[in-house]
Amino acid sequence: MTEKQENILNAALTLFAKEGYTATSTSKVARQAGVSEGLIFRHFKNKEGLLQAILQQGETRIKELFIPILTTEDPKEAIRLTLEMPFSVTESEFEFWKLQFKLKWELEYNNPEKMQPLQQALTTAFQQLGYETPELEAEFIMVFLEGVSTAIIKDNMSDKRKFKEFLVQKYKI
Amino acid sequence: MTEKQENILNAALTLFAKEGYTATSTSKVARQAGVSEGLIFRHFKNKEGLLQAILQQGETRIKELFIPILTTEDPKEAIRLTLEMPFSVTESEFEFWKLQFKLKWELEYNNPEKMQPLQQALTTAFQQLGYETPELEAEFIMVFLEGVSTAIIKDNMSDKRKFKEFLVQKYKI
DNA sequence: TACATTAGTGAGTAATCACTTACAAAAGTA
DNA sequence: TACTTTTGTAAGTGATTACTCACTAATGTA
Repeated sequence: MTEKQENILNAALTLFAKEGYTATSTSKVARQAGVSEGLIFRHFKNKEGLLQAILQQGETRIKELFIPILTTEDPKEAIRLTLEMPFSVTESEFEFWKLQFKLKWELEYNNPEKMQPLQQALTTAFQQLGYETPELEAEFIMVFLEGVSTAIIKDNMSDKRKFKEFLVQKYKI
Repeated sequence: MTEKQENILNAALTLFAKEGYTATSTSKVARQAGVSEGLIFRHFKNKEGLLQAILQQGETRIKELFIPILTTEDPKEAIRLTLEMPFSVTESEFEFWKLQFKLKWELEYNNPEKMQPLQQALTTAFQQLGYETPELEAEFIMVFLEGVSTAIIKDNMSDKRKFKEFLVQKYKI
């Protein structure tokens, strides 16, 4: 991976996350990255290939985020870690997550199976805690997680710290 | 409003909701509506004007949806109606709601103040029911509502009926 | 009827789109 | 060093973009 190649990926991530995939032209990416437009196609074949390269980079990061939740033995910790996840998105990951949510709506790019392992872990957790309908409890959290993530990315939450505390209290975890 | 004008609005709503605003060209809208491309600009000035005309049509429908929630005296009913709202989106309203969610991510088109009256009504409802932190409870529902709506529009919910019953039971309403 | 306004069309426009090509510079390899 | 491969650029390509213009057809309105 050359320096210019990285510049292209960074510029594309920033622009795609800010303006959207369709609305961002390859010439704009090239200008922002400080390279010729042709270089994008040399390295990534086409615009779609550029997007895939960005997504593949992020795929790894997503899986790493899930590891502690999937490996913990304590069911309460699994639930707490899940609920806290959207609150612990770092500055550097922010653009990638925003892009992820944008693409879900911009392209018909639906892959809920990526979240399936997490939902399964939550189901098991609620089962261990003796809940009557653990599948529905897990689905409830997953659905709620979508809302929380959206609110955080769009900066629509009144007080993140307070809200997070409220959640922990609600689930007594 | 002439017939061709309505055809344009319908075609644009369908295409914007399916392919996105940026990805839909005015020539495509004209073809789908069965009119000349120039007519779009005659009636709506530009592409942006066409979008605004669609959104204004829907604005009225949104406000009507809120009326029963905002006017009921019973706090439990207010909460129940709110939670049931995304489940009762009709076939004809579906496209409009999908567009609404798409635009939230595609354009920097953020208007949470549209939902503010609803959140205020929920806060009052939880207050009347004696909850300790009614503001946070209301915000919880609003955040959750975002997740439910997304799941329904993207058809990511295992069993809508079961999930809805689960919600009603959870809030004892 | 005479005239003004509105509705509608078809063929344009310059700009931008994703992408290609021909070629040069740099880097790796023997 | 001699040669191949990779990296990079500048200047294109045809197609498509949002939008305009000159014009006709239809619809008021007096």
